[in-house]
Amino acid sequence: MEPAARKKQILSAIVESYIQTGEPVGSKALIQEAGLKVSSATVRNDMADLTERGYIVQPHTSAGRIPTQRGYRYYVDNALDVKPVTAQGREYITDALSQNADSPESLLQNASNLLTRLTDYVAFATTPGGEESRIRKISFVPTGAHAAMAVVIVSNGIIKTKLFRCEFLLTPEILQVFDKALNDVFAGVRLEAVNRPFIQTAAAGFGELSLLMPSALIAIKEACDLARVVSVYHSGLGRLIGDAQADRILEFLQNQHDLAAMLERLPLNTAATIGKENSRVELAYSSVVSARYKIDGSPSGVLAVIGPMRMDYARMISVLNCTAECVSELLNEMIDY
Amino acid sequence: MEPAARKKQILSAIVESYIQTGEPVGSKALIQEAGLKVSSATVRNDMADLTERGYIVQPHTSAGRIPTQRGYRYYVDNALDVKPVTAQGREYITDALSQNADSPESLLQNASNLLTRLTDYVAFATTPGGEESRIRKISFVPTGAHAAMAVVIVSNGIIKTKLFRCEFLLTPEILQVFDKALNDVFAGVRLEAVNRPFIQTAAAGFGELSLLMPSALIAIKEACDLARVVSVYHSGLGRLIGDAQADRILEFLQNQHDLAAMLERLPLNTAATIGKENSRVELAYSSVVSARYKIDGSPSGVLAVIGPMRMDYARMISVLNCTAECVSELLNEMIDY
DNA sequence: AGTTAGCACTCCCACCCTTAGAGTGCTAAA
DNA sequence: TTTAGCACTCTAAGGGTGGGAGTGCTAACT
Repeated sequence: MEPAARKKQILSAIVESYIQTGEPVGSKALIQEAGLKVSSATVRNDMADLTERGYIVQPHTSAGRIPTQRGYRYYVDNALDVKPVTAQGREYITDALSQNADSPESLLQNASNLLTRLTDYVAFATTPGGEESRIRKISFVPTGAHAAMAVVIVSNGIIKTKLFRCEFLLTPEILQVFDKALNDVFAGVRLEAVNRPFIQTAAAGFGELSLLMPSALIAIKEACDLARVVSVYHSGLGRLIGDAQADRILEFLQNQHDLAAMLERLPLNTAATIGKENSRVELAYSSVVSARYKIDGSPSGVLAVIGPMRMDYARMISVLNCTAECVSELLNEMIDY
Repeated sequence: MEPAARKKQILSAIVESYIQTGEPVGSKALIQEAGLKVSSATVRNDMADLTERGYIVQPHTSAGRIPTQRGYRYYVDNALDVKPVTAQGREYITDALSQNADSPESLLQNASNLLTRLTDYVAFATTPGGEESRIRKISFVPTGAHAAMAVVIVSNGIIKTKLFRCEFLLTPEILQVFDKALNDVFAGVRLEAVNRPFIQTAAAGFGELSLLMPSALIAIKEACDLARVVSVYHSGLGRLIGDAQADRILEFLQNQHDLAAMLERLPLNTAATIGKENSRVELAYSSVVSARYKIDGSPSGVLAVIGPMRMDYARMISVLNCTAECVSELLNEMIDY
């Protein structure tokens, strides 16, 4: 065998063995596991070379080698044997996702829980981002004499509600007038377009009617803002314990805003983001495996799993891939009509 | 000084010192801190007695004493100096709670976040329980040709929505019929009463109309169920790290159902539940300080903080008390009309 | 050039032992 | 009932030791 090919084989074997056992891998053990036909000295020479080139390191002089971030990266890019999820597996996933899933939110919560169950790591699911989403319809529900709820229905299936109050008596008739007038203005508008100037221009167009509805307009704007914000559903936080950085990671994960920002920056395809490749220092020694579900064929919200760098990437990728596909199907069914 | 009184003083001093430093307290150190006018030998005798009676223990032979669960209990019941929150403090709390608080849910989320900030422990807030709550009103919002959203407005200020689908075309006219018919039946009914038999009886009363609305009725029932379930808002999970039982506690806290059950069982007044007094084994070495906010004057949802047994009970109790009062005020303002 | 056996070397880890210090319980006297 | 005195116990920290794993290097071999 070519020396170069053997080195690749050795690197893969080190990564795989370390992923499985968590123990540094020595030259002798390696020969057995990889079924190599060379002596341990040869393997040692190769390992020295791989160390020099930054793919593996020794925790200390007389220990075996463990992969570096670069080593994992090489392995994921070149040596990964991703087996697609079986038909039964896929059916199981679809079933689990469908349980009580009557809104995009609950579907995504299911996805997060399911991923934790399947992977034993912390899992996330974000709601579809708002970039391309438009307001489909606005409704009002009276909740009291001076209070009502604005309901904004978005094209991506998300529905957001927001309460508001007024000084004057909110009769059903007034709400009906609101309904008519506001749907004329807002229906079909992109969520992003609903900002302060837009609201003001809209109000100006209503003439004297506009005096009655500032709080309603603000409620609508806020509901649109909420619909654009990606909510994050996570589960399995308990699995983090034991990680050296657990407290910093947990603190980070509690911050919806930072977390959502990080998740949004993940690649559009199914991929592993390893160690310092992550945008957050908190994750410098963790890996994120992520996939996106699609709405109308284009990548939308994120499903992700956070675990140690030492994780079973092949399995993670196939599970996330399949889950994202199933979520896409169910979500599009939910929206289509 | 009476020996008995001195023993009480010694116990309190041990608890306070241990709460502050986390170090076992020895006889000599105790004399200084408590300003006692007796020798260390006397203190040792008293400590031996307190140990025998189960108020304090030695981690090992040659260490000082630390309080037992019983010791903390005595301290909390008899020696606690609870200073009410200052006027500025109260104002700060009210301000923090009011930020973007336009629904009971967001108010309670604020409360949870605030408590974490103020106490540095994991904090919880539950929505008002449904025992005494009644349906105030039901509305329908069309969301698609075959889908709509049922909105159930409850007397405690909670609003729950639930989507549903039908085979036939859901015109606004049909929804209006639903609205009228269903409000006649459901308005004023207690949430608990909305169970399967009730739904069936109701359906029977609608005659041929009932054929159109099974999915709507189920949606209403589910929304009522949701409104009864106490949602739990928590924050500050990161603070748990370092606790020996952290993983088990975290796992438990992720389970909304078990957590809600535990919180509901907490006392109706402001109180500390110490160690094994808790209904969950996971909390055998933690303490829960809890208070309830009031709706219409009667204790309703729970605010709580979980920390180590070694916590500053006096401060926790005053903070929780004040926060619960402020939540009560704001919540009742929110509902009243 | 690439491979191999042999070997000295390094370093970790688990173990034991020692020591200093803190705090105790007991005893006998005040 | 309180106190001084003292022997005793136990922990935590430090240091020394030996075994073991795994290495890198060298020199010989293909």
